[in-house]
Amino acid sequence: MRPVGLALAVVDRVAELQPIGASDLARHIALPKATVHRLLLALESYGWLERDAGPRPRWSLTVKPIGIGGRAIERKSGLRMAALSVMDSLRHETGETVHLGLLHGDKMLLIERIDGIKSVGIFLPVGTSWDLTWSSSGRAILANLSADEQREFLRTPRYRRRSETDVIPVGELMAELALVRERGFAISVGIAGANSSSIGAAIFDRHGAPFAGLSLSGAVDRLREPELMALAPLLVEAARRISMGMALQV
Amino acid sequence: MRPVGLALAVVDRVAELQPIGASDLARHIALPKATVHRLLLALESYGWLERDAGPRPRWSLTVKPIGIGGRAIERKSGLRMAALSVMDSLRHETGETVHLGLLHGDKMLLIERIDGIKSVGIFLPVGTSWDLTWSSSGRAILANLSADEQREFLRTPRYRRRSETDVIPVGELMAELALVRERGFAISVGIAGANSSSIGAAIFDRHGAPFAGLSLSGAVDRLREPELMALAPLLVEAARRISMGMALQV
DNA sequence: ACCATTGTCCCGCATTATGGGACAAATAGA
DNA sequence: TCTATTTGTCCCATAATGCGGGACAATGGT
Repeated sequence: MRPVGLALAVVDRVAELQPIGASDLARHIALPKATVHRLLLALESYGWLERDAGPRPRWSLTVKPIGIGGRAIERKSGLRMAALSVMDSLRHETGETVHLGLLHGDKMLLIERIDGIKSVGIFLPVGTSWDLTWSSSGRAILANLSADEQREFLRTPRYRRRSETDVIPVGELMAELALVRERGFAISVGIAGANSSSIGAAIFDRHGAPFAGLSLSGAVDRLREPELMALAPLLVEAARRISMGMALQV
Repeated sequence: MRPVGLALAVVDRVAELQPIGASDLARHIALPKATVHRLLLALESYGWLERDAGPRPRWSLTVKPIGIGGRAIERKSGLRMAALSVMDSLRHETGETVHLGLLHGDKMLLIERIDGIKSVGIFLPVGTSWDLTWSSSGRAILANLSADEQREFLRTPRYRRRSETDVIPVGELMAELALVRERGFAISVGIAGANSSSIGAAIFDRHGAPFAGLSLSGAVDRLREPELMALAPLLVEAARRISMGMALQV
């Protein structure tokens, strides 16, 4: 099934680099130009890719993967359904924006967002993903992994970055994670340069493994540590209710 | 590139029917069991599909397409970026939920949602798609297509359904579309049995062709025709601003 | 005006997908 | 409980198809 693998690799890279030309793309995935070209034409004929008109076409994704991704979320494990009403209550109780993310390999994937009453100014698009340590809910998941899994993650410096260049020492991160685990939530004040703060908690499957995260986010000048701490009980309770709802399903 | 086409067909159908067994799936896409089985294994190895453990595995999508779809939206035509701030203003002015949809073939695809201050209770997931006539923004697009394109759509009864069974007579729909075009917006009170009402307007590319739609939605007991009419100027102005923003790009 | 780069296509070779069929295991039915 | 049906998995000979080097013209940067 080699062509399938190559085609999917092309889709993946085009998603990342679009709009991109054929030769450039061929260089990125280290394949002969002719092969990439053939794959692009095939993917176009199946409605997954499109190119702008012109002598040097640039390729982009069509909306097809969006629809497919949407359906994937919908039927996936029932998490979204189980979480929605809880998320809505939470946003009404707190006025802040609620995010629901899914653990996906070594990333956190944003599945659903319910906007707060109070404005934040930034709206993360569903489908965004980022490193686990970057978000409060990601660190809440990290803190609740088994010791082995945790060590596995922390081994690579990639997963210990606070920003592009700033790597967190293992000891410091371990200490924070221990605290997070004990409290049941993680906080971020003014994360990653953006002017938003957040507090996150993990959601567990029926075997007790963390697989998703729930977070509350708001403008950093409104939410400093004391305010975040005050929100914690509501958030933790909401995450617990979602975990319970998931456990009841099939 | 036959295997690629088959693999994508499998992904598409699995998204629709998940969780589904191999034999069942083979019947749906009219392919030999052996072929489908091989494709499933391949797609699993590339991380696009997964199966639950057990003697009769059921296949589902992984979150991979979600991430890809998300990136597709992000870089796609800049629509989302151009629309966000306008959508945010709109929700603060009106308190209602704002939806941004993209015309995709004969469907409307939900790209972004900003939740209103007032509760609706239902949250359409990004990635949902539906027939053009079902949503107010879809009908706003329909109304602004060229006469030829419009005739093309209305020829098939599929696109004239108010519900599963209720088909709108061509004359009636044409009359409504003419009115929508003149006013610049379409309204739906209590659409499709759900308890929400909405008002929608079209967004145009720089050639003047409608390619996306903006809508305001709220609970039907709060938004009847008079209230919707009162919201119209704000919505139409917002859609116009997004169209202008798009025209300035590139 | 030059020249490196790009998009596109061709074609002989060899790799690879194909799908009927066989089998065991699991479910549905009685 | 026993039987009939369906399901998941695998094998294999045959035919089909993807492969990628290379050639060419069009393009655009300098």
